[in-house]
Amino acid sequence: MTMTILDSETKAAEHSDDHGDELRLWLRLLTCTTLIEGEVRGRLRERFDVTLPRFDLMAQLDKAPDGMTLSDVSKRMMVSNGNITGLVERLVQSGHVDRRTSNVDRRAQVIRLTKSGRAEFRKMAAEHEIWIADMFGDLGEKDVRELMRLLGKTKLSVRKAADGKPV
Amino acid sequence: MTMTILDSETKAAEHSDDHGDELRLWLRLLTCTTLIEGEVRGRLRERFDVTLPRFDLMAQLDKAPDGMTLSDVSKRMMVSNGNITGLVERLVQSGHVDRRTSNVDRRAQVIRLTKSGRAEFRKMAAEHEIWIADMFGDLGEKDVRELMRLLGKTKLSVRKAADGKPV
DNA sequence: TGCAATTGCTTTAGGTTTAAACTAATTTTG
DNA sequence: CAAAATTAGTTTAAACCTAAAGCAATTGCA
Repeated sequence: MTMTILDSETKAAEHSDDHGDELRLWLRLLTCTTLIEGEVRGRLRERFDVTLPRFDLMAQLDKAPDGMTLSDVSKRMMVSNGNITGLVERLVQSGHVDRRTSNVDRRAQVIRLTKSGRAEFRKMAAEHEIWIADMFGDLGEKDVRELMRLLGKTKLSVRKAADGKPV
Repeated sequence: MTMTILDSETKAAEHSDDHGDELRLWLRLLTCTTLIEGEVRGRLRERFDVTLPRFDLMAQLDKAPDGMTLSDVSKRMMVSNGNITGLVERLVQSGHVDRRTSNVDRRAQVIRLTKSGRAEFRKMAAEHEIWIADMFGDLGEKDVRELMRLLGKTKLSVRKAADGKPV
């Protein structure tokens, strides 16, 4: 029947089997992230002699004055828990982070920024924010809003695809 | 004079000193990339027992039938050259990549996919492309186009800021 | 031509990252 | 309550990654 042909053509137009566009989009997304990340990494090292993972972990802790468990950090930063163990260990060594066993759950370690750790982070964060604004400097307010919206949509789409993975 | 006040207010509206929006945008961009990357990494391991860096390197070589030097790869993948040395070494060991010294420049190493390396990559790439399309599945054609455009603009903006860094 | 600068790659040292196996504490459940 | 399942974190092994130093080959230029 003609209907069959029409259907397949319509479908092809709506949802093509050519996935090249999405692949190119992914590569471009990755390029942007890699560029920014590399730039931030380099500046953090030059200006403050600190690594990006250390900065990221301190950023999480700065937002949690009452401390977080390693699991919390692990989820927020989307990295493995074994990774956090080592990272925290080095930050405790350098005096940026305080670590103690939770009172309510003896498995859990609660970590916080030390006073000096917090002070140091705030200085870095202030510059960091300017770097980021500068890198997005050519985007207008409308661009920023629109990117934000589209990336929000992307985030949901990816999570959906990731959850439904075992199909 | 009144003009002064107006100017400063106008400027504030056009280019605010509040850089929070750009920071949030950066974090969202990073989240999207991390989510997709983690998902791809996991699937590559589960389905093909291959790491993401290996896959990425093979993807570069697949696009260059005549081979590339390590420097080419390093630039394309935006990673350090020392990193590539080790990665290539492992891929040569496993028989996926062929490596020989350039005829025209005895410093340079030219690497290519082996026949079996190419065959294996093609299989992985076909699935990979579907995964990516699936993850962006909730975005319409228009969304994809618009994201592509905005990320292109972002890329240029970041490069500009990175080049002008030593100011 | 000759030599300084550059380029291509490797090596080194140290940190980051993952996945998987493991211990210990807590929670769930029959 | 006791066994089973879950959760928090550590450890291990291997790979990845960077920055910096270094070596060898090539290029630029006076």
